[in-house]
Amino acid sequence: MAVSKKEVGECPIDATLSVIDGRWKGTILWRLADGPMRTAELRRSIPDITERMLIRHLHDLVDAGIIDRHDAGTVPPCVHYSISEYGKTLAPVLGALCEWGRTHMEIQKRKPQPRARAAAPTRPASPPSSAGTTRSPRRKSSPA
Amino acid sequence: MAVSKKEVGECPIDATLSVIDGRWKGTILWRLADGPMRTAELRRSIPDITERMLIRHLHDLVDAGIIDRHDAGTVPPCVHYSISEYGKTLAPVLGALCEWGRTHMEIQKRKPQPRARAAAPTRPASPPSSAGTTRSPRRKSSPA
DNA sequence: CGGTATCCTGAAGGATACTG
DNA sequence: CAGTATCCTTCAGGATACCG
Repeated sequence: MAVSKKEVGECPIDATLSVIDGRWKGTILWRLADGPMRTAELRRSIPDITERMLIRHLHDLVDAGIIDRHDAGTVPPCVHYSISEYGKTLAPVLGALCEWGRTHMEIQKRKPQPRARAAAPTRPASPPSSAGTTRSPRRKSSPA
Repeated sequence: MAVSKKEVGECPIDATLSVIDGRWKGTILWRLADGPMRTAELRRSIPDITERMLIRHLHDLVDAGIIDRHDAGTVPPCVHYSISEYGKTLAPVLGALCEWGRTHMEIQKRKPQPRARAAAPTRPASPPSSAGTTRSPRRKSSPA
């Protein structure tokens, strides 16, 4: 984590970043923004994530109060995660983050040229409603 | 960096995060929001940062086009850094980040570490909306 | 299915010395 | 003063195996 919580002192920006910072937190929040999802569903929608990382970040967010964990408590475990009421206060933040990302994604990925602006066609970057519509949920097993 | 640029695929949130993520980027942007500052000035305003980290993140931001570097080119080096025009498009993002941070700072800080804190001096968190207007932070630098 | 417990690696971050 | 070059430490993240 780039901005550890314990070191966050004065800067409010870092304070917020420390909460949503993490390799997958942004993505998780992004997917969850569409509505509650269960663990496997989430995992399948994020091909490159591992069980450990999913649970880890999920737990972090739950711990921060950003998302809620709904456990059915049945024999075949069925857990749903959703943005909590508190987490919804992050909406403006995530919205701004998402908006800027949509607009400047290509620019940032191509070449940091402070010359391009207003060149991004309005593209729906909303999290897909159906998590199952993603491609093969086969985790890539890269050999050493 | 939690979210490396190379790995950012679809999530716009991560795309934005990859740009402002870094131990000190948030703080640097926050300070710079008040207006241009020179290197030493910046470093003095951020006690815990090292030369290397300052320059490193500064360069990252310059490279991303977020901030501009103004080199006087004099014998005793005099370099100023400031939010670039392009970087100003981040204002809504930084504003939201800052706003949420100011509001939920204490809450977030007591989650992981239930440490009693009586004194919480509210920092003059200047909104990055006006980069170059406000210029009166409690800095202790003495511009020679 | 959902979640843990280990072990390992890499890269971000930090300390220091040096240069123009 | 601004910036660079090394070296070192830390720890977030990833791979696997296993449990309830």
